[in-house]
Amino acid sequence: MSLAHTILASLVHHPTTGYELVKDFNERIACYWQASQQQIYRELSRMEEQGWIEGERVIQSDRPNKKLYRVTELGLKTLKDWLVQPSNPAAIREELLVKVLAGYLVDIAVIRAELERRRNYHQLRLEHYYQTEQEHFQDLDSATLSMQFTYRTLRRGIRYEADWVEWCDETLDWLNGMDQSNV
Amino acid sequence: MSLAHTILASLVHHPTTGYELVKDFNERIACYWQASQQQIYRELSRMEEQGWIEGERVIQSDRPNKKLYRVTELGLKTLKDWLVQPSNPAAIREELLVKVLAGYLVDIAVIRAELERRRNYHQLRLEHYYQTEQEHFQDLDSATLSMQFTYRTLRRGIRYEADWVEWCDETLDWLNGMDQSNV
DNA sequence: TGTGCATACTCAACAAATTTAGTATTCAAC
DNA sequence: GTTGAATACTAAATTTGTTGAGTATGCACA
Repeated sequence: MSLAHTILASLVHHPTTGYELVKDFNERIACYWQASQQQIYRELSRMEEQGWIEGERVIQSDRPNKKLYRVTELGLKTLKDWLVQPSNPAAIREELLVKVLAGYLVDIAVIRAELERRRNYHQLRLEHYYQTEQEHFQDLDSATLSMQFTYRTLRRGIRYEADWVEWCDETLDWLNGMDQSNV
Repeated sequence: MSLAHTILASLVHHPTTGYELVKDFNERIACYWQASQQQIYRELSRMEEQGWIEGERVIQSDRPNKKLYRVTELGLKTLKDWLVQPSNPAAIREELLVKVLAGYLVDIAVIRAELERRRNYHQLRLEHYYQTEQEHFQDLDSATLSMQFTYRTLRRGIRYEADWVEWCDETLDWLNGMDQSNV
């Protein structure tokens, strides 16, 4: 049920539409929670049914109409009750690592290519996060409490991506070393 | 379908029983793939139906009988075909980060306690991985190729846990700093 | 002799996530 | 005047994952 709580956490400090939420999930929230467009819209419907959020239809002339959601009193209470409960670490299901485990069964070039692809992916995300840091978190001392907490989640994203890049590098180095000894 | 492939990758270098696989998943594989006992047994049945693995009943006198699984030719082909296909990064769904994002809504002590709990969890896992490293990966140069690839996955686990501990520490430091400025 | 523990495995209801395929509106560019 | 892109949202089958409750054997210990 945590997707609902993640949406609450996002909506509570910035009421918005499903469409914008999807973008937020892709850009800002992706470093700790991923959800598809379909999941988000479905969850919003459920949450409205339960009275955690309220949607207000906004008529637009220049674009399709939209529905602006904001958190209700009940929703805020639900979020706070959830916040004080202990939570467990996320389950990891990383295909790349399974492929490395069984990497000895295929041509090394296959694994190398995958590692390079992954390295680039994480490098790109890392750069994106650094840019966000520069743009929105320059002056932390004068930032709101909410912003400071948000920055902590960005730090997690930065560390996570940087760590991946480093692991890819060390693994690629090892692969290259192997190649040398086979020449 | 990647649980099946993870099981294949594990079985292919060491035929074993469902029971042992569950333990392997908890100890060795957990750093990149988590699955429950029920999932593993269900998946083994499906894989046997599909002819990817074969189970042989082993009668035991001192313990309940068991079923020893090993990968078939078809299973090996399935695994290799999967290995050469590109894979995407795992989806992250980390409740703790959502709680940090909305941390400003509750008492700081709540967040601090959660961070400390998480730090301890990752510290423990890290120590467990270091122990595994000492016990099984002392002399890498003379290790089999399979072992060297396995070591690369352990390195990922080590980095991952160490990175989490560091993030928890930096976040706790920040929290403590906040407390000071409020005194 | 009965209590707990490790081994070894099964079933089923339920919840969540993925995949695939849409509808519909407006604007801008060709 | 039609194509493509961005906005804004919907529907549903299928696959995965979670939760909870079982069954059954043999050993050690008290």
